[in-house]
Amino acid sequence: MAGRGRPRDAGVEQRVLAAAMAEIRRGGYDALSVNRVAEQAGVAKTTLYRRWPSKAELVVALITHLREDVPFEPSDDPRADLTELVTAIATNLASTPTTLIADLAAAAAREPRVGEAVRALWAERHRAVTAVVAKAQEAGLVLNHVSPAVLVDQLVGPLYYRLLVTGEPLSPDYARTLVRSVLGPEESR
Amino acid sequence: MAGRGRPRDAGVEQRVLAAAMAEIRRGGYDALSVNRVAEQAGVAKTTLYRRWPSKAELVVALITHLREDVPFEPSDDPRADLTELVTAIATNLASTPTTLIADLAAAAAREPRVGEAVRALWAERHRAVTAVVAKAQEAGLVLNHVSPAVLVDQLVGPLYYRLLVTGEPLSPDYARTLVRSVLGPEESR
DNA sequence: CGGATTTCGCTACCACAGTTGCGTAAATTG
DNA sequence: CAATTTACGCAACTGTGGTAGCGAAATCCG
Repeated sequence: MAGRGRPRDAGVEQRVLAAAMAEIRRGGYDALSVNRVAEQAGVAKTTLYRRWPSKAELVVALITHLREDVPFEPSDDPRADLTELVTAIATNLASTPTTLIADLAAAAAREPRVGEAVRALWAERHRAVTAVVAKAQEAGLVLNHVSPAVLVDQLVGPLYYRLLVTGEPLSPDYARTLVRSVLGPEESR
Repeated sequence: MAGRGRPRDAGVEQRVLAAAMAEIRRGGYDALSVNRVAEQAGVAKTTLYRRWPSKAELVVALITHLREDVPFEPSDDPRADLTELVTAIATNLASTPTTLIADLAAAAAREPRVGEAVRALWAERHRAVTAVVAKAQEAGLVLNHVSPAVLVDQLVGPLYYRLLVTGEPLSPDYARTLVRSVLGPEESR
C-alpha cells in the first residue's frame, strides 16, 4: 500500500505543527501567519498547502493533535467528581488566553471543519461530565429532574459565558458554586 | 461643540452600513470584503477606515446598530417573566448569524474598548434577568439559594455555550427547560 | 478675508491567504 | 536500465485587510 512516488518527508508534519503551535500560542488564530510558519519550519508554502489545504485545516490538525485526554476515574462520590471536573475545566479555561479561545470560537463558527474539531475536542469532557451528572441524578443528589444534558450546559456554559461575554473571572470557588447550585447544599452526614 | 474642520458626510455611515449589511447577509463574515463595501457605498476605503478602524469593528457597528431594545415590563409572575426573557434572548441569538456573535466575542477579547461596548450592549438584559431572578428568589420560587448572579449565568450561559461551543440549536423549548431547571417544576394551583 | 482644522478621495504600498506553473528530487514499476 | 509517479522548492500571481502620503474640499474662528 506504500505510495508509488517519492515518499513524504516525515519531518515536515512535525516541524510545521511545532512552528504553528508556537505561532498560535502568542497571537491566536488571526496572528498565525502561514508564511511565517512555512518559513520557520523550513518548508515551502506549497508543500504546506499540499498537506493542509487551508489555514483552518492546519488549525484543525493542531487542535486534534493537541487533545490530551485527561484521565479521569469516577469515584463513588458524584459531588466530588463533579466538583473536580468543573473545576478542572474552569482552571483550564482560565489558564488559556481569552483571545485564543475567542478566536477559536470565531474560527469554529466561520469554518465548519474547525467547528467539528473544536466540538470533538470538548466532546470527551462533555461526556464525562454527563456521565457523572446522570449518576448523581440516579443517586437522588440533584435538586430537579431535567435531562442531564441541560444540567451539563448549566455547569459548563456559565464558564464560557463569563469568559467570553461578561469578562468576569473564573475562580475555582465559582466552579464549586455552580455545582452547589445544581446539586443543592452539601448535606451534613 | 460642532467640530472645527470639515463636517463628516452624514450619508457615508448610512451607505456603508447598508452595503455592509447587504454583503454580510449573503456570504457571512469572510465574504464581506471591505473593498467591495467601500466601492458599493461610493466611499474611499481610507474614509471607511477612518470611521471603523477594522473590519471587526465595522461588524460590531452593524450589530449594535441592529439591536432593538425589547421593552420589558415585569409582571407579578416571576416564572412567566423569566421564561419570556430567556426565550427572547434565545430567539434573538438564534436569529443572528453565529459568526457575528463569535466575532463580536473575539473582538471583545482582543480590544478592551470593544469589550466595554459589547458588555454594555448586554448589560441591560443582564440586569433585567437579574432583577427577575432576585424577585423569584424572594418569593421562594427558586430551588436553591445561591447568588442571583450565578443563577443568571446558568440561565443565559448555556445559550452561548450551545451557540458557540456545542453548536446545538436554541429552541424556545430549550429556554423553558432552563427556567424549569432553576425554578423547579411548575406547581399545580 | 485669510488661516487652522478636519474630512475626503486618490494612488501607492505592505503583509497575508491561497493558487499556479515549472524544474527537480526520490521513490516504485516494468 | 528507463518510465512513471509523487513530493518538494521556487517564483510569480490574485485578491484581501489595512496603512501612509498627498492634494483638495468644507467648515469654523479671528
